[in-house]
Amino acid sequence: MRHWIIDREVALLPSWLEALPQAKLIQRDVIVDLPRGEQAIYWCRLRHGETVSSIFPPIQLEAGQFVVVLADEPDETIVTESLASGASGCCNTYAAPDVLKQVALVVQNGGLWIGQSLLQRVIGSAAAILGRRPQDQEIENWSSQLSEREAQVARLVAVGASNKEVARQLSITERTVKAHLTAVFEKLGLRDRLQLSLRVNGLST
Amino acid sequence: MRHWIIDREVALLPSWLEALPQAKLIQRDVIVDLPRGEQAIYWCRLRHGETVSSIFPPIQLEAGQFVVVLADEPDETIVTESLASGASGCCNTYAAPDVLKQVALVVQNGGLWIGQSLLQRVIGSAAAILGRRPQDQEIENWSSQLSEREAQVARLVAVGASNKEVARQLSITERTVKAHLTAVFEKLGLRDRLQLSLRVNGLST
DNA sequence: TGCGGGATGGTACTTTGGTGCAATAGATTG
DNA sequence: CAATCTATTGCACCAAAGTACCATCCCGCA
Repeated sequence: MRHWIIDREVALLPSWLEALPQAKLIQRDVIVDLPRGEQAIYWCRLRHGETVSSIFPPIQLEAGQFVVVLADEPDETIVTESLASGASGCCNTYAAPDVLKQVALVVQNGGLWIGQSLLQRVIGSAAAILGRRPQDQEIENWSSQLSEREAQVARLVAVGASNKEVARQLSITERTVKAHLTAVFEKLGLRDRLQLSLRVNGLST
Repeated sequence: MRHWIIDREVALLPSWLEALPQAKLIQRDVIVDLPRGEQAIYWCRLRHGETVSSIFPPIQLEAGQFVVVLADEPDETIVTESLASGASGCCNTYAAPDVLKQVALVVQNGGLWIGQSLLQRVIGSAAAILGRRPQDQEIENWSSQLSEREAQVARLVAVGASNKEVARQLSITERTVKAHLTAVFEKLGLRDRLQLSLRVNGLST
């Protein structure tokens, strides 16, 4: 999976380099075409005042190619615009390296990444229709009981990563991943990674 | 897990008996209280013209006790009413035994059961907001590629059931469950049961 | 009537997931 | 400072998941 960072100016943030060491920069204003022929994620930076449509015209992506919008000031409008344009996700430009790694993993597996807080607002209406308690307790709840590291592991497992993959992502041993998972299962009263996934994704109590 | 069927008349359907052989009947018009002290699912039948609120006043349920509405003529209103009243699900009175078994499994694990087609309508607006292709291709797609038996296994696995549990539910060997799963993974291009769960639950491509 | 696919399952095997016990190290806190 | 918590990892072990190969039975269809 190759990573391209597309920015109006030549300015790679340290967090990007840490998360995606092998990423290459494409410096341009408006995207007219993209490198082809291989699996890739195109990280498109959206600076203050820029709109998705202004820098990101409709482009045909090949299978295994995905676009993620890095917004300096993310909001609901940008999220919906991004998705409508065919992007696989939208997150904060200044997100931590670990978050960016998670985004990459989710996206390259065909998922959508919208970010917890943004997602809450976007699907708020659906939650209301379903008559469920608000997302604040529902979705956030699980992570509040965990340490930061445990939550990171839980998130990765929840989107389908194997222990080996989680270990590589977080630069730790597979044994450590297992240790964290055991702690997570214990704290949340779960049986295995599948139930964890359902819990994290809001599909069970 | 004990099963109580609550109906205005004394008329157990054959499909109920097949799905829940040990179920007991409670014959009454309006529910005023429920047997206490053990884990149970209360299946409340809603006949033509009856509304949820008319037979199902607000009742405090204990932990491990769940209510499922069996609607003769299910629609969106009944679904939302049921959930608002604290029920864990709503399905067709005349659903097949296998479906009822699945409902029981989902519900007793703390899940909500709403049924594919009803769920589609209820969360339709959210899908629109998210700018995704309609649920018809998105969610149904996976099952269309599978045989009926394979789809049953997939559904149970997707809500967190182990191979052993699936085997018991469908009255087959654990070995056969594995055989079906291998076929499912092959047909859908998946790696393991977690990815299957994400696929079935519409959380990945 | 033979062929293919689905459902079922037996034996055996490899891989992955998860636990128990124990150790080290840093950070925090009373 | 001692106690506690978190992160990290090793080693051993067991259980669950998944695969490979094969067999039987049934059913629809050319």
